Amino acid sequence: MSKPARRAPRQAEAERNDRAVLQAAREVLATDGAHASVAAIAERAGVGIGTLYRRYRTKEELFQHLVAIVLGDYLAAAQEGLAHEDPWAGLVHYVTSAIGLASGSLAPIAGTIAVTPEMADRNERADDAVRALVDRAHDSGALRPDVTQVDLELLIEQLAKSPLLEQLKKQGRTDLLDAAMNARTRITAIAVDGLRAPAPHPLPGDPPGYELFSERWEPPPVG
Amino acid sequence: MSKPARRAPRQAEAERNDRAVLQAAREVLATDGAHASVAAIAERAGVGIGTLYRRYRTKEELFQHLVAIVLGDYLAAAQEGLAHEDPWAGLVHYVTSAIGLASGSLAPIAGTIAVTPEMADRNERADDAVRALVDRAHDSGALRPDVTQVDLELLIEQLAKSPLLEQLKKQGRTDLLDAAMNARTRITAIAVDGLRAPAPHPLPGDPPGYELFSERWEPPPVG
DNA sequence: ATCAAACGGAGTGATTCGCTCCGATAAGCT
DNA sequence: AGCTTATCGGAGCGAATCACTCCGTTTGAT
Repeated sequence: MSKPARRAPRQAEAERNDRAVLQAAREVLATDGAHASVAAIAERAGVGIGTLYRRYRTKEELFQHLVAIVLGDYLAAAQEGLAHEDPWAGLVHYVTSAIGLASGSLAPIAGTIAVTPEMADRNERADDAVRALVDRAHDSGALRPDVTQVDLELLIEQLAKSPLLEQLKKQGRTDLLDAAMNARTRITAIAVDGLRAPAPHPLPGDPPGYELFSERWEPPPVG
Repeated sequence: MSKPARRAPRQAEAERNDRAVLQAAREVLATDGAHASVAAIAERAGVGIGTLYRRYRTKEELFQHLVAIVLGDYLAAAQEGLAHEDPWAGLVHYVTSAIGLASGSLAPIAGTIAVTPEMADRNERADDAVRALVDRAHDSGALRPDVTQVDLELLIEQLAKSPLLEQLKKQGRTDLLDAAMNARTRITAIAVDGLRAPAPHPLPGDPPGYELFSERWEPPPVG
C-alpha cells in the first residue's frame, strides 16, 4: 500500500522454464517410467533443481499438474474426433492421437499420486466424450458391436506404451527412432483394422468392467 | 583322490530351490521390470540371498540363464504352431502363446546383459521357426500379405507387456487379476483379427527392418 | 545503481542396491 | 549316535541414488 509492488524482474524466464519443466517431465516419464527422478527432469529441462522446487512444492504436485494437462490433451483429441463428420474416421483419429500422446506416460504413476479434483473432472469429461465417440461408431455400423469402450481404452493403453521406443531412447539409439515409430504406426494400423466391422468372430469372454479403469488411480490399499 | 568323494547331502533341496528361483525371477521381472532386485527374487522364491548367489555368481548370470530358458519357450511355441495342420491356426497359436510367456519379461533387461552363445543360438532357431510359420501363413492366403515377420514379432512384444496387469500386481489387487487377463485376451483377439486377410487397406510406411529386433540385445554404445 | 525475484546446484539424510560372509542346519557315512 | 560337509538363510557392507533444502549468484525493471 505504501509502496507500489515491484514487478517480477524475470517473470518471462520463469514462465519459459515452467513450460520446459512440464515438457521434460513428459519425456523423462516416457523413458524412465515410474523411476523418473526430479534431477533427471530438471536436467532435461535445462534448469536447476531449485527452480523446479520453487514452482512445485513436491514431486507429487508436479506430477498431479502434469496429469491434469495430459488428461486435457485426451479430452481435446476426443472432441476433435467428434468433430469429424464420419464416425469411423473420428474414432480412428482419437485412437491414433491418444496412442501418440505422451507415449503412455501416465500409466507408470497411476496409483502413486493422489487424485486432485481437477484430475477427476477432466477424466470424467474425457470419458463422456469417448463414450459418445464409441456410441456413434457403433450406431453407424463401422465399429464391431462386441467392442466396448473399456476394450478400446485398454487397447489404447496397451499400444501407447512401446517397449521398443523406450529402450531405444534409453540407449540413445536416435538413428533407429524413425524406423521404430514407423513400425509402431503399422502395428497400430493392424489393431485398428481389427476393430472394424464386420468381425470374423465374436470376442472371447465377458466385456471388461469399468472398474479396471477407475480403480487404477486409487492409492494402494494400506502401505 | 585318496578318499572317495562325498555325495551332496542336500542335492534335492538345491534343485528345488533352483527351479523356485528361476520361476520367481520371471514373476518379479514381470512386475518390477528392469528394477527387479535380487533380494525380491530370493524372497519370492522363499530362499535366502546366499542360496541364490551360490548358484549364480552375479545377477547378470542369473538373467542370462533365465533368458536362455524363455527363448527356449518361444522356440517351443513356434514349433507347436508348425505342428498344426492349419497354417492360420498355427500362427495364432504361436502369437497367443508368445504373448502369455513371461508377460514380456525379457524386454526390460534387453541390452543390460551380455549375450551368451546359448542365447544367440536359441534366438536364431526360434527366428527360423517363426519365419517358417509366417511364410506358411502367407502362402495359404490367411495372413494379410503386407504383414512381415518383424511386424508380427513387434506386435507380440507390444501386447506381451501389459501395463494394466503390472500395476494391479504391484498394488496387490489380486481380485481384479482375472478380469484384467480376460481383458487382455479380448485385446489380443482384436489385434489378431487385424492380421487376417483380406486387409481393408495396405499398411502404412515401409516394412520394418530386422535391425529393430537384432540390435536391441547389443550392450549400450559406450557408457 | 539498486534490490527483490528468480536462478543453479552442492549438500543432506534416508533409502536401496548388489554382493559377501559366516553361523546354523540337515543329509549321508561309519 | 557322532562326524562331516554341502547347502542354507540373512545381517551387514560400501556404493549409488533418491527427494528435497539451503544459499550464494545472476538478472532486469525501476
